[in-house]
Amino acid sequence: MATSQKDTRNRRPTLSQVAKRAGVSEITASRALRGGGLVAQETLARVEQAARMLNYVPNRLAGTLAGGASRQVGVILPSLSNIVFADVLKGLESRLEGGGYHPILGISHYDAEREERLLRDLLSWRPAGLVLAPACNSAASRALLQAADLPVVEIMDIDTDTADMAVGFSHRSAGRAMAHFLLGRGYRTFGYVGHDITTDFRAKARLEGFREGLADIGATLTGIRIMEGPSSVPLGKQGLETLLRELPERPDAVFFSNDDMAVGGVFHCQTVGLAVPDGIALAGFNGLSIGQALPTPLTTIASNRERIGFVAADNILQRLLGKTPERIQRVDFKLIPGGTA
Amino acid sequence: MATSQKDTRNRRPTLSQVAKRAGVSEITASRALRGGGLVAQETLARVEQAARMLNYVPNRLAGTLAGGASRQVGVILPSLSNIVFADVLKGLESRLEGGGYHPILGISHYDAEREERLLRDLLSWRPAGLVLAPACNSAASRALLQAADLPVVEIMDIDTDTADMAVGFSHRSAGRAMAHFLLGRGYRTFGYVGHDITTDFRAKARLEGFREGLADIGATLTGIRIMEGPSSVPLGKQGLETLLRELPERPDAVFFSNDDMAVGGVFHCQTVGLAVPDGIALAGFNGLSIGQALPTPLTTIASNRERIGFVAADNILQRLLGKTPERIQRVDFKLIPGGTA
DNA sequence: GGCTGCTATGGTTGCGCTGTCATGAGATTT
DNA sequence: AAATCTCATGACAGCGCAACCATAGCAGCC
Repeated sequence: MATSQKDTRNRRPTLSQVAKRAGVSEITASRALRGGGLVAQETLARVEQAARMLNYVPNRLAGTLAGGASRQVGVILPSLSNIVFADVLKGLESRLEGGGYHPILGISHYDAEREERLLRDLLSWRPAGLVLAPACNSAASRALLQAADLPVVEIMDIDTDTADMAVGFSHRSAGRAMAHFLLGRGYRTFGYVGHDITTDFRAKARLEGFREGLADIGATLTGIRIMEGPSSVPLGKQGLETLLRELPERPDAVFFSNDDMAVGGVFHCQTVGLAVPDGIALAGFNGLSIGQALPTPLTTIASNRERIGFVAADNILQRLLGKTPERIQRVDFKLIPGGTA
Repeated sequence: MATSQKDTRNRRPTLSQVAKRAGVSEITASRALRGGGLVAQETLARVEQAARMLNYVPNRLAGTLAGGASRQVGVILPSLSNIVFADVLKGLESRLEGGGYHPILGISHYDAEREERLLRDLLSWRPAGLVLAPACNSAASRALLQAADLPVVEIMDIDTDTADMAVGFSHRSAGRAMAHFLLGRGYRTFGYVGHDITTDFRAKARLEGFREGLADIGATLTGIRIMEGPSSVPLGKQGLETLLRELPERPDAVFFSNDDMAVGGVFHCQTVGLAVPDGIALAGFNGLSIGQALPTPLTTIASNRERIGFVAADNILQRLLGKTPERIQRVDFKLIPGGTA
């Protein structure tokens, strides 16, 4: 084992081998390959050729340890089951890649303990920055971040306290906005179908905002149905079915925690022959493409998830260049009227 | 800049500081924190307390460089726009996390050049293993992998040549299977709606298999519509619409490159009042939950993407433990009859 | 009583690279 | 012609940690 490891390592060409082959010192080879200038054209060519011939791949562990800046950015997301975070990750990756950085990923599953462990793990790689969609906010995590002293962007929500930077929008306001919209359309009794709220505190914030928005004119939320598990089309279908079965009276409109849940609701109505929005109005959240492709486009609130990821990564890179982007950057939601409410 | 970096680093507690505080040598502290045994109970406790008090986070760059095994696994996927790869990543992460490993991610965008650069970049972090959904197979990439000499798993398809290990199924066979199923149902003329095929060679393999399957009994593919961009519900809707407009005669059945495309097809039929499957039969691929939640469940081929990711990660970990898993591991597809064909 | 074997600990070295300072050769200035 | 400046290169040290080998103490054994 030990020997095999050693053998493996020995087989990988090092900078020193490249240098020897090019007939220069290590440091010159290093400079040549990093391209900072300050190396003669001819030397540069020799070193590059030597590197190519040896199939040299620099060892960034050593490079970073020796004082270079790490080019990894730690990313902690609560879930990948929700397409929302895949979108965020996509935006993140695209910006990081452009700067020559790579995300190193951890999934917290909305679990505080796991989140803290991930934080430790990722910090142990000495990343240049950190992007997190916090699932919770333990004191220990705060302490770690404080001690680590690197650029940190918290994404998705901007309502909670921010340690360093934040990118996103207020989920509470989004919930309110939908309440006001539905009230404006004349609906007066409301239901809510959501996925697991004990874990997804942003969905919870939306629900609270929705409640507050209704309360503004004294309207009521007559039924709430929280399903277990991550949001999905089948779960929304099942959720609406259950909600309607349980309620003595059908609400005018139902707000869903996510568009895929809402699409499930639409499917349920199709299945039982309930007209939308005349029999019941449905509204979702996130502006997923599936909702907009329905024969009747879904009424929803669009969030720009990919852009949130992109901006978050950009903030990290800005800071690494010595600039100081806005502490809180709004990437706001937008209500899409659609046709289901 | 240079000084600020140095300052930053100096502020982070090192193993030596922990050791000093615990009154032991560095190496003893190291052993204590890594938990290999061989340290007296009382010493262990002292070291652990010292680490806790200093908020010590080990520097794995140094650890790995000094001979420890890296606990990062490079992952290259072609896209995150397709939910399929988010699922794969989810499976990957869950297995890696269980073993104390972390994925470091690159997205190739189905681009050979970018894939090769990513490969270099990820290898420069000296990962313990590599998982790739190859978008292409350049000679240069092969050479890099060969030279790197680490466990590599290629995922999704098992038809192409494998450098080291492979996990997935034959997309060609999947295409064939759907052809045979549809023929068995009595359909005789066929259309195909797909997303960009020049880039997604697995979708292309499915189409080819589908063609071959039809040819087995002399049936024909009367119309093909390839859309630009990643697969999505709106794109499928638009695709079917275009296909039907272009064709002089409506085919009996249409095969889609992906379930979200097929759901778009279903929506199109709903919109124009075309009965499914009596007016036209529709079939998808991947077994996404959205298709199964439709009032009439989609006829499709289910792929177990999360499991593919999980098994791929498991293979890497197995190999790191010195075991030798099967070179080619099948995580097979399964035809789901549904109700749309 | 000398031998082995075991546990707990430490000293030294080196992983591969880059920061810092030093050097030498040639070009430019005064 | 001496002083200065630029450019290209090199020597050396050290990043933080773990592998390797050594040592000391103590029990058990014939």
